[in-house]
Amino acid sequence: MASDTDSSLSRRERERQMRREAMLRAAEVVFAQKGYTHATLGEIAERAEFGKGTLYNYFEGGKEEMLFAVLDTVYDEVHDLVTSSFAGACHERSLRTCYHDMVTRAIAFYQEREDLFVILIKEAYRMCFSHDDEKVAYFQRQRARIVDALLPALEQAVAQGAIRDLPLHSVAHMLIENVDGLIVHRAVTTHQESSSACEHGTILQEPEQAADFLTAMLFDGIAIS
Amino acid sequence: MASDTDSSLSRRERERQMRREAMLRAAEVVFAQKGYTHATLGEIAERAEFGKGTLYNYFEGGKEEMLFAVLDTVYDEVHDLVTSSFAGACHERSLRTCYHDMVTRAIAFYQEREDLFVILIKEAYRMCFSHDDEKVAYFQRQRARIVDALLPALEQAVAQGAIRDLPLHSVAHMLIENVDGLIVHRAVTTHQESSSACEHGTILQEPEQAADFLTAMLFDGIAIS
DNA sequence: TCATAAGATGACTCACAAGTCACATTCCGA
DNA sequence: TCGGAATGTGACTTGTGAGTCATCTTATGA
Repeated sequence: MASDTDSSLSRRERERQMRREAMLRAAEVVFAQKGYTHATLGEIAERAEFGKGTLYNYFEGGKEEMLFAVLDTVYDEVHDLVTSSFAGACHERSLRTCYHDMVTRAIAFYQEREDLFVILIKEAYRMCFSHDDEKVAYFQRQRARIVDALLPALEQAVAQGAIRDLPLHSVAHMLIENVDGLIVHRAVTTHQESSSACEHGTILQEPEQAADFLTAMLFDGIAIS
Repeated sequence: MASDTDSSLSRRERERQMRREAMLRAAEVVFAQKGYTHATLGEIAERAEFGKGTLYNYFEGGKEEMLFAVLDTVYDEVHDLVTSSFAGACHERSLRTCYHDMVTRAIAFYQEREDLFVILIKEAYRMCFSHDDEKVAYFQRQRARIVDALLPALEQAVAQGAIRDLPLHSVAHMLIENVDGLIVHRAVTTHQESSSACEHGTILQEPEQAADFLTAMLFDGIAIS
């Protein structure tokens, strides 16, 4: 994991690092609660128990710089999750098993760190369609990093004759995207329990079953062959 | 289509309707350009060639009421698209053909009405994770309407032994969601042409090929059976 | 102990945009 | 032609929050 206090630093620097991280933790919570646009530096400052001005000593770019710092950590965690799910394996473990594993862990990750994930999803979609090329590029880059982490495993599976010879980048993209989709779907349908048509979707509420379903759909398709 | 001028109205009322629609068209453009949060009523008013105050004579709820009015029309159009793709058919046309058709048309729709779609995607994700239950419910309802439009066709396909007996609500959800996903993916990768790793994804840039790919993935899966 | 640097602070400024309302304009029926 | 109803308008009010900076506090080491 990228951050965590580095012991090769002077006490001064370590303390500064700690304070920076405390601010980011506060920002995480506030961004998740209010959404980026309605989050205020004042509230982040208050939650972090610093003055508003102090935040600017740590994040010159203000709110926006804090957002990207938070997003960096989420993407790092997601990347780690994907990489480790497919790591080393694929000799002993099939691609299918690895994917199933990744989905299960992604759901667990979401449950643990809902706050972070919510920021990611909301802001990613907002920025992807913004007209600020730098931001669009940021998300393309992060997205590509994650999709690319899947490629070696896919290539190997093709070589082993385990999966069809499809355009792998597109396949990788779809595998990832459906995890997002599943999580969003679960989040939306869970959020309000009492709502009307609830019987349905329940299949996807148990993490294990959700992972089964997604894996089956993507590996076997819905058609009877 | 829901709106369009109704001829059973007095001229007065028809004119009012026209003005209302002109305002909504202006709002569409501004929302798409700036995003809901950064769009200002002033700019919408200017574009619609009305005074700011006048908008409040037509939309008491101000900006937010305008947003939902715009979203209603997008969802109506999407719903029509889904319904008509699967309509009547499924005796002569297989589910697979219908779905392929829907994907192709969805891509075309996006190309024609990018503005509308962008608003939908950005705001849907933002609001789904807001803590305003009414808004969450709105999106659940609209989403459900679209997913439900697929169900009869799926049920019939199961009855005919064309597709596996999977939880149909979840299948319907996935079929729809992947169209969204494809469109977002195409949008993001198109947006910036010159970008670095572009060779890849190109398969999905031709609408026909993108529809082929998505249909093949979801119906046949990636595994070799 | 004190001088200096490093860090923290929140009242203030400034820009911006939502929503209001008193007044202007246009329409229409008598 | 006239008067009142309907409609339009944008200057103004009000609220908000980002970012600044003069000032205060604390740490350091000479």
